Amino acid sequence: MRIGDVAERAGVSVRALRYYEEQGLLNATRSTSGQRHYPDAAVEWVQLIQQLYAAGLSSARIRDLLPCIQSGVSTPESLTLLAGERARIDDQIKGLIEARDRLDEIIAMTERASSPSSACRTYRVP
Amino acid sequence: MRIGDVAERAGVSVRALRYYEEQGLLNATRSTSGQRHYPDAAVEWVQLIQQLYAAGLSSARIRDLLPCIQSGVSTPESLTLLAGERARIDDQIKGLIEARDRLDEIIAMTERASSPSSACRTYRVP
DNA sequence: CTAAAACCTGACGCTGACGTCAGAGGCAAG
DNA sequence: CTTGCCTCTGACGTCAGCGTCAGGTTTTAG
Repeated sequence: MRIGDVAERAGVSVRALRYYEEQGLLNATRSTSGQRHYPDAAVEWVQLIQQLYAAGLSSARIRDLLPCIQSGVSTPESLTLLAGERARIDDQIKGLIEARDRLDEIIAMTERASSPSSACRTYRVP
Repeated sequence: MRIGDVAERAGVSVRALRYYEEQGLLNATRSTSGQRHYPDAAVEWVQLIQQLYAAGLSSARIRDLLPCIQSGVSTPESLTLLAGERARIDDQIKGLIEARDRLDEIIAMTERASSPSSACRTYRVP
């Protein structure tokens, strides 16, 4: 597969794929003229990268976890990294749930537009 | 309270507070010499701002929601905004849960370091 | 054969929530 | 009064994940 196909199937830009390669997250074989060629599995792999990005992992962190994910074998360090990220994501989820509840409160409050129950009602910003 | 106190109690930097003011999210009374003074409620308010930032809202979006939150009354537009952000946060939570499950798979896989079950095991990156 | 479409390598631009530095003024304690 | 900490404004710096443009080669469709 060529880069445009991978980009389309994975739902990312061509630029993004080149960036991933630059960051050492994605490799490609090159044709004699220098064009990148990818195996089918690259699409899934790119989607995993996207998912990890969306979960707040940096390129460097993903790169650190690469040997572990590829080999299927974890060193103590990689397990620490994995556990750390897992915990971070967990905290992030908790924070988001709190924020969502907060928005729900606000929605409920403004829909009723009466009973002064929630906080931050007394502080005015111009 | 002076700006340093608010910063410490809310767990943010002084710079951040000035930035919030710049963005129209936080106001302060000024002493004759120009120093900012905040009511106690500012601490809670700043923490709410932080929470909304962490949930992915931009300064502009928070500013848009300000009148609604302060007045406790929602216009149709603000309700649309609120519902939109709520939905976005919900999606984000779902994505994070998927990512967390993905990490759990990887952890489980590498801990066993045997049974080749998961995807992305065949794609190598240098 | 040729024109369009896709690909290549740089390299600069962008965005948002601050960090950081400079230079100057303000304020309670000893 | 002065020492040391706090605050002020203004302005540039940062960082990551790309977007975008330039200028050139390659592949593909007709």
